Amino acid sequence: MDKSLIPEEAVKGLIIETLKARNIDIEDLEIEKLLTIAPEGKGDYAFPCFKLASIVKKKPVDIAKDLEKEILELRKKWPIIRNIKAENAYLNFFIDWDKVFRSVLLKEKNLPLPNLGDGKKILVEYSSPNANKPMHLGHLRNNALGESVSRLLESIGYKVVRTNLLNDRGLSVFQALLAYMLYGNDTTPETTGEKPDHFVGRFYVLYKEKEKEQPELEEEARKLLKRWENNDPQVRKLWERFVGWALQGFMETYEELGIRFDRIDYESQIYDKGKEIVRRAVEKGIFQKGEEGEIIAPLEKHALPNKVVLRSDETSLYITQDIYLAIKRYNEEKFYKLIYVVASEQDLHFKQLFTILNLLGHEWAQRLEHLSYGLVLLEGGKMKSREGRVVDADDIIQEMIDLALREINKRNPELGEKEKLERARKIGIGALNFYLLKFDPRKDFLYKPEEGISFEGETGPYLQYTYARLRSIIRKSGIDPLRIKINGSLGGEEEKIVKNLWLLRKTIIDSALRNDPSILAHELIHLAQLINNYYHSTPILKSREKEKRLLLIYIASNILAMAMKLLVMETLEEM
RNA sequence: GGGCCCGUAGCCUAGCCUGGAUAAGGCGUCAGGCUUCUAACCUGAAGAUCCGGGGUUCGAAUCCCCGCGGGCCCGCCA
Repeated sequence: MDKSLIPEEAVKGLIIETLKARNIDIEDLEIEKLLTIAPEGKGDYAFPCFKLASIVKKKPVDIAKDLEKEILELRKKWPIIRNIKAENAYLNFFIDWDKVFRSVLLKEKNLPLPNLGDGKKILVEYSSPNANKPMHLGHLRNNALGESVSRLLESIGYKVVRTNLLNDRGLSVFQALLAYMLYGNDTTPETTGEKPDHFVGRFYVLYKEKEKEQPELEEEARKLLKRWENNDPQVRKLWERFVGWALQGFMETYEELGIRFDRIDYESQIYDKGKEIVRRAVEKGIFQKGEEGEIIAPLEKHALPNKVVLRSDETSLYITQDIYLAIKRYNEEKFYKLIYVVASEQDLHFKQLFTILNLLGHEWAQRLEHLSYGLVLLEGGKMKSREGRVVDADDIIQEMIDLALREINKRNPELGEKEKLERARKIGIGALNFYLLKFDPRKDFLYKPEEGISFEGETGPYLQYTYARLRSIIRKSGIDPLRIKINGSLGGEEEKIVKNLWLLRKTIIDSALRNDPSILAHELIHLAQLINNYYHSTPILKSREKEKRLLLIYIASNILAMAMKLLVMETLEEM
């Protein structure tokens, strides 16, 4: 795309040229950093002159005033810059948004995003449930984050491999399996009609209950695990079926949420594999043997606590497996980046893992990232599945859909059942995912079940409603927006919308590069507020400027839909 | 004992990375708006010791230090 048509590029170019004419030496990158959004009413972009003060040795206010004349002269080369005004220590730039609308948005019928990724491959590991029980609320936050970050990265040109690490081999899996063997009576999810992961989870809960009266069951479960490790065909066969149910159940939930994985790594296939790597590292002197024969990665030089990477009985630890898996993934995928979406309680673990991989000499270890997110808390503290203090993921999803259905029945009781359900699903899940994404990922959040998740205010349905209203107006016009030929220019409010549509571009880039969908979530609310205000105060169908306005809201609706998709939300034509 | 994260109106949050022009939204409260493109909406009002104290700076919600409060973690759990 022609760079002179991109507002930020034009402003930057103009500043550079002006400064060059004055022999002021400042790096291009520095200018880009300094450039900010001007406050309401003062312009569009603002360039603060404080930094220049130390170079030119004048007061910032005077510099701004000084540069104003010159910059106005040079402006002609950048026709999308309408005006420049010096105010206080700022140079405020006014953009011709009408021109941006015509020459950029109108061509694409959407917001053009830059191809920053250039097809580079990024693995995003997320969700990663345990196969002994259904997912809970924490997984829903994880799923939403992982999927949204994946979509954001794709939107700016990266190739994303959505990766799930299934823990299908921990002791708890065998505890559930043991309960099934003892009390299952050959039932299956099909015979009981349960969702398969819930069927599995029920036996895990049953095990925990029985264990209280029969502590010897724990030893039984360990024996079962041992038999599995020794490839006992009977156990293996049963286990495969059992874990398959769990996975099948997860897949149903993923489908409901609109997510799918490109790659699944199974712990059962790798849990034992890291030992050779550890042994070689000991030979090279990277790792050391401890007093009991355990292997330690010395990390104190890197300001981290040392980490045991192999037990004294030579069995693997979680970190052993993670070291192996990272290397395996790199060898297979040659990824540019690997992003682990894992809760903040594992911050230290990942710091240690990344440092260890660095010590092992893998240059790509520097491009490993941990998207650490805060815990989902319930009143009274952390969720603990062992204590039954969890909110089941499928329950929440269903609850959201039911709430949406109730609203639909209030508003549109005449709709067919199928249509109602379809809308309820989109709205319920949209509300849920938006809620999970709108907070800074780092922050813990307290979930209050009795308050539920709202459909009003800063919510997913608010965005969906805005979209539906726009689509409804377009539908009622009977005009195909693609056939409209624009004449006349946009008004002030309309230019403001174009401006904010355009600013979404940088927001999406920031969200993607910072692994933080909440940035986009907030900006999208702001945009929807402007749009709602616009169609409330401005008649469209009854206006002489109908066609121009239709075109604007058509493009706005496309951009809204695109952005909502990045937040794992679907759109509705009617609400 | 040590490390990491968080602390902004009654409540939930944005802004902090990269210091700069009146601290921005939502919920709730109060006052308005459906014979006019869908009221899951819109307009207006009230509501803030930016946890406390120092420091750096022309300038601090933002950077640094010391406290206080909350969460998470710390060599053979995952």
